[in-house]
Amino acid sequence: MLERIAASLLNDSLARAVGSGEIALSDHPEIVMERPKSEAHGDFATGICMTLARDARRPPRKLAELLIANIEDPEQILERAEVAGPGFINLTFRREAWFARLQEVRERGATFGQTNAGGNQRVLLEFVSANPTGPLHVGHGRGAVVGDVLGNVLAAAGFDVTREYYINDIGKQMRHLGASLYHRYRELLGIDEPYPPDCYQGDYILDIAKDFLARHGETLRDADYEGDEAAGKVFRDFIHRAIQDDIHDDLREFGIEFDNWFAESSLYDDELVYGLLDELERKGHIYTDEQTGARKFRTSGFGDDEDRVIIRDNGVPTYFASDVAYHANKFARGFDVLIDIWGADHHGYIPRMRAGLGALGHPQEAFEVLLIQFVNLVRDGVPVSMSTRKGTFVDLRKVREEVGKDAARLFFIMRRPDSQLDFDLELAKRASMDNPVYYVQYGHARICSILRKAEEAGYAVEDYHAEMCAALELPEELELTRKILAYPGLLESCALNREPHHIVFYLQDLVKTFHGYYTRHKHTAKIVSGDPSKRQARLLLVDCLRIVLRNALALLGVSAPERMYLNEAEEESAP
RNA sequence: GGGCGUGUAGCUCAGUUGGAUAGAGCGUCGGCCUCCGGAGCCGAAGGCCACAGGUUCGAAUCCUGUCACGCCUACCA
Repeated sequence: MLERIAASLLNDSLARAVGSGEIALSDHPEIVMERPKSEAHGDFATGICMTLARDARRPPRKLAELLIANIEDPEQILERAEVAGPGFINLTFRREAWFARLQEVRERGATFGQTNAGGNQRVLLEFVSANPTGPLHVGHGRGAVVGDVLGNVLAAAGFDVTREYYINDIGKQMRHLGASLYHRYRELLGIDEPYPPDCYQGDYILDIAKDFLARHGETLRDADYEGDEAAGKVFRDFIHRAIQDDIHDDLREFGIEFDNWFAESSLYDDELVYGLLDELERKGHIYTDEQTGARKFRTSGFGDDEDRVIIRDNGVPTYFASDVAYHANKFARGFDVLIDIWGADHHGYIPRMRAGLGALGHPQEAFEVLLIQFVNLVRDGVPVSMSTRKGTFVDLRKVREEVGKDAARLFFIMRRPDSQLDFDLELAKRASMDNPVYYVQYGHARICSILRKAEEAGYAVEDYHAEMCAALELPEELELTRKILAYPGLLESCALNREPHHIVFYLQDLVKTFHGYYTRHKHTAKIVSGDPSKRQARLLLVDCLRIVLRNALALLGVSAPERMYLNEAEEESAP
């Protein structure tokens, strides 16, 4: 907010200087302010004068002086406006301008941080979408958390978000899955025959087979899985349902819910795939590959490296056909932006998907893909094998149960999605500085503890009033206030850039500033001070801090405990 | 071979879209508890931003090339 005021002060000034002929420009740029790294450079700064120097035929510092001279600030909201270095303009607001905004934080409470930067654009966020052939592994977990948090961040920034999970429930893998259950079932019935190598190997198949046996007894003992379509369907439906339910529960326990579970099979039920193929035929985008007899989609005309097979030589549409039909359907449902979260190993599919959508006349830039790099599980610095002998991955559920939901979520979201993540299980469990979960949560608990203490003494948090500004005389108090008020802008940038990981860094920095403030002054400047105006001002400040911490943690899906104790003895002695 | 990604402190990683003296945590070393929660705080050391060119007022950031590592390169699902 103050950032916008700073920008408009200078934009107005520039317009005035151009209007009066003091500055001549061929192009009239919009001045955007940035937050300087160093406090010595004021609250907001711009290097616009260096950029304008050539066009205006004036030295940057001279331009800066002219701009500053033309600033109109009748309310005297500015403390300082100065030229620095090669021609930067540094603006510093009066302390009142900052502290008075704490009232806004207090009033907005849980909605503080929300903006309408997204303009209610409708976003379809598709994530996880793991094949329903087994339990989720840690790689899925990372994608799940990134997607979930990004969804929260987008929603907070004014996007209209729908979360969707795409289920690949047709094709050869479903046949293999049913066959896997069939063979494990027969094993349980004592039939001695080899387990086919192309069936799924994991132990979970056996567990499902036991449930199947309990449900159906021996009635399907001699069913012909390959030959009897109806019997085969019983096996396929059963195992598919079991695995899908498990994934659903796993995600829900991880705090992740979807608005929609979209089945690939529904694309066929609703004739969407054949509708797509007809449309592509009509538009002349499909031709027959003379060498193989397959039908190809001319994606190379829309940025893809080569054309892609869309109907196999046996007449069955490829997976790519489903995918294009599915994404075209997303647009048909009225979404403005499609964001997919994929494993990085699928990056090669981006050009063909984008080409496919482009061929249908959809804006290609409206389709975005976030790539999630692999997770390396580590235990005390030693790599944990991601795949066991049988080729299965480490289950997400096991990791979640070992380190806890909060730590797991924070670890998955704390790195840039497209860089590999080392996930140290021992580190995630440890209650130490390595583990930002504890650090941040502890900050929140500490603040709540202070507020409780104040409340017990009969002191409530009060609205902002002018005397508070004079009372907040410590440099950390202004620093904390500035950081609190930076939160909406941070969210906006996280949303627009699709980079939710910044929230974790923000939280760590904010909490660190608070811990420093608290520890340095605990003997000399208590928050619950004997001086009424200082006490009121500081209580308002830490209450705003509490609000921001709680709001940000909520976006991450990490709990914000009001009390944390080292051990049970301490807990019992606590009030 | 081609494509995508990564390369920043001993380790794990940020770096606000091209800004001022490149940051954080861990680890190492040295300090701080007459407690509103020490699960905390303060300080120090630690850098040729992989390498070489280029673009410009200005580059970790953009362009080109080289090197190293990872992934992809199906009528599979």
